[in-house]
Amino acid sequence: MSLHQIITDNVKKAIQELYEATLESVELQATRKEFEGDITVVVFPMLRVVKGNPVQIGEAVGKYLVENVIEIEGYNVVKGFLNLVISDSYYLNFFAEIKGVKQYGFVAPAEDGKAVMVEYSSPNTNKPLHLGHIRNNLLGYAVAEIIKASGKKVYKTQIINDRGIHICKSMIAWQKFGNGETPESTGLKGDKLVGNYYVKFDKIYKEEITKLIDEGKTEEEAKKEAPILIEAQEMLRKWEAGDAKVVELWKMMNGWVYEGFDQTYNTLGVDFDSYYYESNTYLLGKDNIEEGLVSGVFFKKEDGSVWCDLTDEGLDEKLVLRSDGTAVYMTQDIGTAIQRVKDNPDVGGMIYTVGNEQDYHFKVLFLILKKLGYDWAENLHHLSYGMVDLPSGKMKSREGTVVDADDLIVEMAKTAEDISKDLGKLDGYSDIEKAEVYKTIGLGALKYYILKVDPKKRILFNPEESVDFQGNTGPFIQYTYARIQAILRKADFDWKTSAVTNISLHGKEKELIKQIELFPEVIQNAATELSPAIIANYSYDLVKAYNSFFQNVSIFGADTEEQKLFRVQLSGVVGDVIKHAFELLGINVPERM
RNA sequence: GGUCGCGUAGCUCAGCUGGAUAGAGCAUCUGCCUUCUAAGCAGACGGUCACAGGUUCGAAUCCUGUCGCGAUCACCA
Repeated sequence: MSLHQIITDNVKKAIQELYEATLESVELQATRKEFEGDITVVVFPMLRVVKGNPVQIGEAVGKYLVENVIEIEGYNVVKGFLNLVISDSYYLNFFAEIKGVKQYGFVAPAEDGKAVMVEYSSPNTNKPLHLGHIRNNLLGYAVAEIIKASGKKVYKTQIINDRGIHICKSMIAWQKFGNGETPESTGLKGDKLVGNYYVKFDKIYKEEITKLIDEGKTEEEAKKEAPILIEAQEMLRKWEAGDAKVVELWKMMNGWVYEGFDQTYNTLGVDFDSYYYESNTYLLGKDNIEEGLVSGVFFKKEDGSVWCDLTDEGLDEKLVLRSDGTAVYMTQDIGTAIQRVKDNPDVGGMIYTVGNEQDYHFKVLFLILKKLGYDWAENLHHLSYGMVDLPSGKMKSREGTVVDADDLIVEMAKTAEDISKDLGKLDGYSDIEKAEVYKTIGLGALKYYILKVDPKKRILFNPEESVDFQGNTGPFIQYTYARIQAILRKADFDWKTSAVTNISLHGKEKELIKQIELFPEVIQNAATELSPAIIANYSYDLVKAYNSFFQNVSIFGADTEEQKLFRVQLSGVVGDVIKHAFELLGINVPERM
């Protein structure tokens, strides 16, 4: 039984016995540093059922707890706050229990439990991944890992936008101006090569518009009549008709892009269990619309278009099928969701990692799926996140103001290298080993910088400031882990199995154990909130507590051998927790840095 | 205009289902490297929690309104 549970139960018992009143719940919080004690019971809420002075009630309950609960050693009352002092033996016992646990705080997934499908990344195949995708990927991956750790089976998936006019744009530009260039012939990553032709298209398109306007067309006419756009549209028609040549070109160029994406995913450290391609799913959903019409969820207008009436929910009517019978975005998403559950019947819920500009779309999608009566529709979540802005403003791929994902990762590793060299760390390591550590640190900095912020808030990404390695940053936490590994290397015994029987605890040690105790709860919390930021900020707090311990308490020069052993063990457990917390964020920890 | 989100120190961010004097980092200033990694530690300075009401023993947190910023309201995806 957890300490919180013990205290809660006994406070209820105390109130029952002392005042013959029944408490619904007991409010507990960590005792603030300036007061003596470990856990604080807030007396104020009890006044609803017990009449009297909060200080006197606190005194009475405190006295009862010390007499009846062995874990509680002492108490004091300040205003309406009952501060409890917890015995060292409680912490020692707790510590002894967890120090050998392999993945402390993680819950193994139940065999018969329902799975959660997490979708993230969802790129277009006409351009490389950029900073916005990085936030998406990091969030999606981390949330998937956190949910896994909280005891659910998870499928990671992505839907790839591999068709449509924007794809044809880069295709037509390559066909006209590419001279047969390939990733091999240019040495470029496939996604970069294709992206260049997307930019090329836009350049030509703009030139043609200007020319047409000079010839007397209006801007609107010019935008519609530009020859290269006409050609792209023609190509899309051919693609939809299954034209062999176009399809072949499409397959080849998309193949290049996938190779490029795989590389980026690999360096970023994210993975997927399944892939959905829009070229396969874009016709899905029409049958479901038909069924919805029959069951009365949708209705048909005179022109033949199909709608869903959401005015009861405070929204408006939403189109789900065009008058010509073709699908819209919503149609596809309805069909894809249903298809996914068919493919994986154990899926009991889904999480969509998509930017907050689509909040409305997902609100509607989820409502419609609920109306269609699917039980899993009750567990749909839009993991909505804010945009990533640059100091120069919004990122625009066509204007070249994007921060490329690959470039950014390289840049971060380079910065890690410069700083490490200045500090003279890693002397005596081989160049390959050093490069590995620089990459780990650079990526750690980037990932932590993005994940520590509440997903729904927008991030202002300042490339210079982001490369900070002090304070609340990934490298700071990695550094603490690396230092702990040095301690464990120096201690020449098996810290996990050695037993400590009875010592008295230093204040800093107690602080640390209390921090460690929170970890399982933090994971559960992060899973329900879908917020890796909770794990990130917890890691930081833990490391702060450890560093304070580290500089104020001598580890190898402890007074007794038992104390020395205990302090090494404590360091080891802190290291484990840091490692596990960072695993959930997709951040690696170096053995040395 | 309707809807949704955000607004906390000069800057970047925490703040759990309401609780004690609102917390960190960066920046500025003071100390601490002859013992385990100073990418660190200890401290100082810095706040009208956008504004105004309300709910109550108690509000940064919940409710209402106002202002500011952003997103969204296509037979686009």
